[in-house]
Amino acid sequence: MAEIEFKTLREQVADAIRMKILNGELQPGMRIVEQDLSTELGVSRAPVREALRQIEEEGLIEYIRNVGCSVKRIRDVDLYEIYLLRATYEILAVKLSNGVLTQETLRQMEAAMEKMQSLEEADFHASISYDNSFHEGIIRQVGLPRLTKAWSQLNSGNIIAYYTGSSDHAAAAKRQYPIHKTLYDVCCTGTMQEICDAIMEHYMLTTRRRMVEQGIEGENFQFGVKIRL
Amino acid sequence: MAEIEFKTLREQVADAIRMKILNGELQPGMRIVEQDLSTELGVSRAPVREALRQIEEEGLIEYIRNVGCSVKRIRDVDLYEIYLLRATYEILAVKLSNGVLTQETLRQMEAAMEKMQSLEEADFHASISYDNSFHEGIIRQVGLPRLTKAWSQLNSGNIIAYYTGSSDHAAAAKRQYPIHKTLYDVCCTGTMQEICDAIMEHYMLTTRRRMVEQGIEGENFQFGVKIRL
DNA sequence: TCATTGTAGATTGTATACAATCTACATCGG
DNA sequence: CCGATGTAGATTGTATACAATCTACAATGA
Repeated sequence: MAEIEFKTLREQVADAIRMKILNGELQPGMRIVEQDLSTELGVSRAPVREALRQIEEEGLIEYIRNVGCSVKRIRDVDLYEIYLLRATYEILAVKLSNGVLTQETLRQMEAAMEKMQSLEEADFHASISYDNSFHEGIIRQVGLPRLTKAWSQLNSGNIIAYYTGSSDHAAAAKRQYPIHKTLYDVCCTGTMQEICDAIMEHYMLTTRRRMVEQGIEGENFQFGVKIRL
Repeated sequence: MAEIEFKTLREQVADAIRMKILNGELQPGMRIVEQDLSTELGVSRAPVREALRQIEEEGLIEYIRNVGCSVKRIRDVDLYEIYLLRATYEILAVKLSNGVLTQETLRQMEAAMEKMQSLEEADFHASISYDNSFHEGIIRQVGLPRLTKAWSQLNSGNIIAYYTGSSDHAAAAKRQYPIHKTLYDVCCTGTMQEICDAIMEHYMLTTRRRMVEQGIEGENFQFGVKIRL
């Protein structure tokens, strides 16, 4: 019998707020008033406050005492940092695995890629979800809870970055499959170092493309081999 | 005029709880009851709850819904993970700095070392504080907020690990200076790769010693060169 | 005119009260 | 004797009410 997953109001409210940010209903820089949220969602302020504090920890919103909170703006430097850290975590995971991905991990990657292929439209939620699933395998494989948590905490920021950064979501969705196929192939056949380099390359290419889209040259950032871990 | 730092009750309560855990007043595995804390500290349950949730995020305590929360136990594998991640963050920082530590960073290290030298007794708080100060410089130097935050979040766990793991605090305090002096010298004169290796060595030696103290061989963990980043 | 100060409204911070849920133990039935 | 079930107490989850603080703007005076 499948476990029924009860969620506290706090968790449900947190999900709702994340969804609002994702939908663009709450845009970067926008103020969030606890009372407004609680009346809208039909709950009291207590669970709303707790949910907001949790989301603050995730880095999506920002509190100023006695003033209120607002949705954080994600800038180019944030995108760079998020992807740099994600790459670092995944490279660490590869090293800890001696460069060997388990069959289960590879299958998870394949499943994610398959879904990416059928991703014709700019289905934003799905695109992010498949991307996460693809990368999560290697982290989960290592089984270190703090590593997993640290990696997961970047998800929220990744979502906002994805949403606010790119203008052409359809094109981004189209790119998902080939980009990940390249990385997957290296994971199957490459040496440990090759896999690690491919991971960093994967993230830094995306970062660089996003910056070019926004007309930023990004000369101030260090890409690729220089920060080969 | 120096800014007066006001703290909300939530922050003050959080500090108090951390201190209780550090003092050993709240020992690993022990139950924490919100009402007890609030009466003892003379505040209502609201700020206590928020403080506990924050500390839960830091990984010091654990909540079970409708049951309560308890102080997390730190095991050998936790210690390994904490130090592995700290090393990873610091190595990333070194790479991002092209292996060059600023004068300010080096001075911060020197200041911390000087204090370590005068650390005759097993002054536990001070020992941790100086250690943090020594290592923080290189992280702060890079100026990436998420990296800084991720590194900081390991502090709490580090403290508990330090406290509960070692039996002979005086000996541990005595070791602080020579261990860090070795690392400092490499930071001054070594190449980027040498510094990175020294950092990993620094943490892994401590991890291994702790495990030997506890009679654990730690064959299941990977040390040093194997996970050279 | 411009800086300062005071006041009103809004919003968060905190306290209190009640509801839902879990744990432990006693009771009951086989 | 052992397992199932129900009940009481304790604890967290949630709602509501009040206090403290901040922002914005108007009023005041030089």
